[in-house]
Amino acid sequence: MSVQERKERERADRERLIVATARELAERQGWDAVTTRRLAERIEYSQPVLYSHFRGKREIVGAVALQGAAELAAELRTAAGGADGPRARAAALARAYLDFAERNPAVYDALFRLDGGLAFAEEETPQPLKDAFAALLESLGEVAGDGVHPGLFTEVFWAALHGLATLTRAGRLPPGDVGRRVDLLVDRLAVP
Amino acid sequence: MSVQERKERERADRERLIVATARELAERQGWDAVTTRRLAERIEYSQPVLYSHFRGKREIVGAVALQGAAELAAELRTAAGGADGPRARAAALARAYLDFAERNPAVYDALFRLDGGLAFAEEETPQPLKDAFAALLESLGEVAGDGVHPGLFTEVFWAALHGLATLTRAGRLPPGDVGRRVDLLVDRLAVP
DNA sequence: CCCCGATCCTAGCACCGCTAGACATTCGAG
DNA sequence: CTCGAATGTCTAGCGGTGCTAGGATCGGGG
Repeated sequence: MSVQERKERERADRERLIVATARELAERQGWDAVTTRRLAERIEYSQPVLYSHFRGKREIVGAVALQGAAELAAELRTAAGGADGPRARAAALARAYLDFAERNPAVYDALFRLDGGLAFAEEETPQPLKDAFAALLESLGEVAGDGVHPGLFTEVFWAALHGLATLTRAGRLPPGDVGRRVDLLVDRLAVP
Repeated sequence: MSVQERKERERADRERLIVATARELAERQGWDAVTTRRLAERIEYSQPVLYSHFRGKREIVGAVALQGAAELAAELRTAAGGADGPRARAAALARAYLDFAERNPAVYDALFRLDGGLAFAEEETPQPLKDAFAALLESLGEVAGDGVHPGLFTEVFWAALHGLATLTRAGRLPPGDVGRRVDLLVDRLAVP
């Protein structure tokens, strides 16, 4: 059954190509530029091929989001691992998070702004998403403070980071001063 | 010149009708359902009439956003005015903000998630937007703490509220617990 | 070797934001 | 009162979107 295996392998390759192409196009020109026609042209197949891999455009967004979640989790853990002490870890985590959002705006949008058809904060939430949240929780739980539920604290801290990331990039907050904002945030939210 | 006055009045009325209809439609069925065709049909005019009032759809979103900004500012001031003490004011403000976002999701999106073609955090920022931020600043400046720039503090606090509002509504945070999250946020961020 | 099923593409649907140009209506000058 | 101009509105259409039905083509198994 080597023939069938080869076909499956080629199919998997093509699926990866679709996701990578969508991601690159989104990162270069924004998600609005990611149309099924353009995407099909880039991978050198016709449109219907996309629909043999994904139900529709939203699922492609979701695939990019999952890929991004894994990377985000890894970067967060790396940043946290290189810092000494709970507060320093929280600060490093915050900076790494905002850095990721700035360097990968399209992936960040796929994760947290667009609808990729993924379940969040539920039983069926895909593993990479759970893991990214877990990466936050690992470091932030240490600075939640006594009597404060670590999960709740992480949610609030995360929301603050998300707000900073989105408002800054949407031009709602003046650029610059990012460092001072995150310093203030960590200084106040994290328990000494 | 009474005739001309009447025409101008009717024109202004129609413009208000467009904005109100767009807002209602967006609030009922989401901004995706607000198409120029549907909007034109609802106001019982043809599509090109919309373009004699607004440059395009984005400007209609912007008009809804400005309307919403004025309402948000008013609600924030009302909430803050009914609380005693700086911390209580900050807490009331936070609750009012999240309440507004929950009760007017489409307006909130027009303000802070969609592109309405409005300038933010700049010289040319429309007055209602500046005023809404000022309403935040009035109450939050009191709890910024010594040596902390009130504007910077307000930006961070606002970002946290925005994060909570958007992540909750997008299903990224489990519903419920909103009260506990905002309690934690105010408790930590606001200086005693 | 030939047939048949899997695979892929062409062509098209209904909808989108937006606009050119025809049409009607109203206004103001003579 | 008449008639041309200006104003206002609509019909029709352009190029784009996500998505899909149905026919052509290709390659492996009998």
